[in-house]
Amino acid sequence: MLRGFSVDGKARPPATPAEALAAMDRLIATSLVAQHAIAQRLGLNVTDLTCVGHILGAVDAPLTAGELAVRAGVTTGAITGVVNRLESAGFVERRPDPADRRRVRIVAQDTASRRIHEVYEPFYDRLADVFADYSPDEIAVLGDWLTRAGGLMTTYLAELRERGDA
Amino acid sequence: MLRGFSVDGKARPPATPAEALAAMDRLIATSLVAQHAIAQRLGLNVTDLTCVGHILGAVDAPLTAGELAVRAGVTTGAITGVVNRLESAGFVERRPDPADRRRVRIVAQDTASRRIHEVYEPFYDRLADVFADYSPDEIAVLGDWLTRAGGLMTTYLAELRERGDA
DNA sequence: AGTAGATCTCTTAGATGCTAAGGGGATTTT
DNA sequence: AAAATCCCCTTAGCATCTAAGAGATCTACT
Repeated sequence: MLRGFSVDGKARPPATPAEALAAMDRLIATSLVAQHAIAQRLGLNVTDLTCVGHILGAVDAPLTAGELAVRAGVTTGAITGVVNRLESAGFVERRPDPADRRRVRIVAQDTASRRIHEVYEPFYDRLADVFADYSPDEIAVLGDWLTRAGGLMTTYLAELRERGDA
Repeated sequence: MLRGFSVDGKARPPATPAEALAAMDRLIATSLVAQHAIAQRLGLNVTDLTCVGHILGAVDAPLTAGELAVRAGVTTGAITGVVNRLESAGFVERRPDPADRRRVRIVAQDTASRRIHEVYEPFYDRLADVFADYSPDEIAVLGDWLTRAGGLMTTYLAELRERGDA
């Protein structure tokens, strides 16, 4: 049987798409609960942590309060509270938009990234060890699939929102 | 397109472990927000939806209310409310444990799986199309990695909780 | 058997953080 | 300029969580 025969010679336990999908579900479900625990450890709630993630991911073009609301899937009223909490906890800063004085840009403070990363580190470190078991080709497969799955999820989310409003 | 031999140099865009990890982060972050939208569409909140997921995943040995609380990361007091809502929405049923009358087993109703799956279907269908682009070897790699990453996440969550209590 | 302690779910009170609706200032359009 | 729109914030009200404890049941020990 040719399955398992690859250049690097590493045999992976065979899996059907359905099994891989189930594994993805478990990973996501566990992540959901873990977010809760991680947020708590940082003195935040899940919405706040989600927002910090979005803010850190938009360093080049800081998000406005409204954009953050859309990405986090909450109202702008809620974002006011989120940013207040994150600001007094020293994670972010409100910065007036020079071009439009109605807008508020939310920028991460210097220490924010490190403080967040510190909590995720034990997990990331061990995940790095796992990656060491995969060949460049295999990592390309993983990166490719994760990117595509993420794209599908984004599309799907947008559709849910469109239909939800209608 | 010829599949089945990674030696054939399939044209996956090369990716570093860090890039794959970033893709995972985006997938998880999007999933987190999507859960919110999915739950809303089902008339539930995120906690309720998380719990339905756990209940559906434990068909063989129905969870007790307490076990569900641990898995969902909430108190037993909250679970009472969750199960009340899920019960009146027709997703689950309380079933007294024959061996221990303090316990309540939460079992899914017949239609629950279908009702939940209906909402996820558009996403799953498209993900199935993506899987069709991968060889059995590659799917084995994906399944393997997703399983290991999920395992690490579970371990990490357990550690967070241990240290969180201490 | 009988009793003390542990375990399990549910109740209650209080806290948290969300939505919905609307206000006031800034910007854009007519 | 005036009108309409946009953006963030405020407020009131609601949903749902935690913490603490009650009541019922189970287990272990004498």
